[in-house]
Amino acid sequence: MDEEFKLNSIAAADLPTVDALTGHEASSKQRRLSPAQRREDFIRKATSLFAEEGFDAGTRELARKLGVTQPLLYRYFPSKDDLIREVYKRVYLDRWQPEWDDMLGDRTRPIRERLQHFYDAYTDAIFNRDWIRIYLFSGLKGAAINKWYVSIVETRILTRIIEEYRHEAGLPAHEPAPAELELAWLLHGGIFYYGVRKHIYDSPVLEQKNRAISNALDVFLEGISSGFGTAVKTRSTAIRKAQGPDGQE
Amino acid sequence: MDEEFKLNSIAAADLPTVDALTGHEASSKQRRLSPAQRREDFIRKATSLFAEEGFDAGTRELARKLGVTQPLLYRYFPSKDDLIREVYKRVYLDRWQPEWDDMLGDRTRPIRERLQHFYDAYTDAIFNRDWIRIYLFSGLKGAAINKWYVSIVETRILTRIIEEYRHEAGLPAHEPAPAELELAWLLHGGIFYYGVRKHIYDSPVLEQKNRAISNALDVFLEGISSGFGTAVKTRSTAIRKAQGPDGQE
DNA sequence: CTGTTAATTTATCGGTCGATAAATTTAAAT
DNA sequence: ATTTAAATTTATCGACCGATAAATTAACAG
Repeated sequence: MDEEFKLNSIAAADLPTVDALTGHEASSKQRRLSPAQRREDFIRKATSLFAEEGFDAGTRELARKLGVTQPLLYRYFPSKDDLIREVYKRVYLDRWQPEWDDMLGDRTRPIRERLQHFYDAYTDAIFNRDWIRIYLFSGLKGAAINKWYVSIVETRILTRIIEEYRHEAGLPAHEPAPAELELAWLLHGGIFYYGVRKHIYDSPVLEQKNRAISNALDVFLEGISSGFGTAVKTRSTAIRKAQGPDGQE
Repeated sequence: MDEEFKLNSIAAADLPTVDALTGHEASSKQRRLSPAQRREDFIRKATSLFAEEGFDAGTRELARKLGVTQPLLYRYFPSKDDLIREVYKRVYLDRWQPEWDDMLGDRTRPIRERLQHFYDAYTDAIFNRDWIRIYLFSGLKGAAINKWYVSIVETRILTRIIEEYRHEAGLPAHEPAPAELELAWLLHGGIFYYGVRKHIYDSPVLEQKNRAISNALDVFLEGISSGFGTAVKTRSTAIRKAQGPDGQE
């Protein structure tokens, strides 16, 4: 529970290459692999297997996909749960690109351009079957790393978007109000749902992802421009002063 | 695969009451129930169990929650899959309220009011742990009814929203363009994700759901008003004429 | 070529799964 | 009170699960 997570910094760089650690060419007919390479294969195949069938998928099926026997898994991972944790790290931590942070904060470019650039890159990284399915499966399992990631999205992406928007619009800087965060979630969730529809529901989506993002940004930026400093802000502050009588649930 | 689904019309009304079909008061210490009541209990408990643990949850645990033994399940359902199908129907079909169709199309009221009314009611119905989790679990399983439901959302809600918006804005009526549908999905998905964050990720959300919806509608309606007939439409038709060179994936 | 180390396999354990058959018990009808 | 029908339980099957121990075999060092 009190685990700590750390976003990819150089993690992806020090992954062992087939050649690097085995010392010989990666002939496809090797019967035995270096421990590092075998471990890597386990994690990779486990990611795609768990993505397809959920974390209840069997260790025997995983071994079969690797062309090895099931007990071999336990030479590399103490338990199936440990393997799952490694898959989590690979999916959640290693795919985060450090440059994303800079992209949103680069004030030499207009915010519209920054947002488009960021969401193009971000969705390039996470809009694939494996990532989205692992993300949802782990979310449904209540995995700690999932909740952690949601908080990262909020602080590293959504809060940043609000800050940058407020700066560009000439509004005073301050901690994002809950209602502002909620609007940023509306954009982010709406974009994310594009990936869910495409990769989970196998539903037809607007073919060009960048067009969908572009239109989403147009609507969002235009929409908040006529209400961010007035309707939303005054509402949210009014809400904080007196919990509205129309609350529910 | 070629199953047919039908949204709730009177389905919920003819559910047997304890008193109605057993013929005696629902004393809590009954050892045997009428078949209809026992079957109902199985479906209800299965819904909450599968919602929590996924469809891999055991039939023995389900029976234990009902205070009966596991083989009894098979007197009421030929297989576990049949039970799951009943749960699907209960979640997907019975919770749909026929009046939702009217709400969106009631042109005596302004569209802003209709949308708020609809999404307040719609999210009242589906924003609960059981519904959202069953929805996501079945989606990840690739259940046919999930894909069917997505298409229903598109035709009964999103297409309607676009039609009504175009009418209110004095725009000519026509089949929604893919880019228009995508924008409607942005709104819908963004609102839906509020429920996911609250009920799946257990993440803090803006307390007042209706405020979140209201702000979302403000941004959406304001945002599309300055681009629906121009940017989006010309873009989408331009796209159809010549597949843009900047497409990807 | 021989010996040593470790990657991999074989064999197996206890537990749980969905499902079936047969015995039992409850409740209503006569 | 006795009979009858059906709701429920007991017992069990074969398959699969995660995990462990011991035997095997491939790869490398000398």
